[in-house]
Amino acid sequence: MKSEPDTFSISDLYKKSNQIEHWDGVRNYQARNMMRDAMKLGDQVFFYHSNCAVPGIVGIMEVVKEGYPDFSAFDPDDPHFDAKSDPAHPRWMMVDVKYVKTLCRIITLQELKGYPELADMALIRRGNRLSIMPVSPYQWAFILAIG
DNA sequence: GCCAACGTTGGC
DNA sequence: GCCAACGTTGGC
Repeated sequence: MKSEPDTFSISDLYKKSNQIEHWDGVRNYQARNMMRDAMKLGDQVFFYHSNCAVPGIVGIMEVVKEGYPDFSAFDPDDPHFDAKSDPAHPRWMMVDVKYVKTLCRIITLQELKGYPELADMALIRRGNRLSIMPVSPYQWAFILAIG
C-alpha cells in the first residue's frame, strides 16, 4: 500500500493510538476491489512511501479489519468527499491496518527495479499508478530476505 | 516543475 | 459505445 509520507508516513502510523489507522481516501476501483475482496484479516502488507525523495518500501503492517465503507466519502468537508457515495449505497471501501514494524532500511524503488526476481511485480511495471497492489508469496519472501 | 501513463468524464 | 479532453499520479 502506497502513501505519500508528507500526508501519512509509517511513523504517523506508529504514533497512532493502538498503532491502527483506517486506510481512507482511496478513489480507484481496482484498489477498492482489493480492499473489498482480497485483503483478509491478518494479511501482511508492505508500507510504501510514494511521491517523495526516496520512494520505496519502509515497513510492514497487518490488516486488522476487512473491507467496510469509507465514511470519508460521506463528509462534504472531507477532501475525499464523493457525492455519488452515500451510506445506503457506499461506493468506496477501506480496511484498517496496524503497524507491525519499520524496516532497518528503505528498500528503494530503484533497488527493487534491479532484481530480475521481481520483474513481474505490479509495482515495478511501467506506468502502474495503483495505490494498492498485490505481492506474491515469492515476492514477499524475496523482499523480506533482502531487507 | 516536467511529463508519461493512466483513469474518468461527457459529448456525440 | 467511442474517444478526445481533462485530471491525477508519481518518478525523475
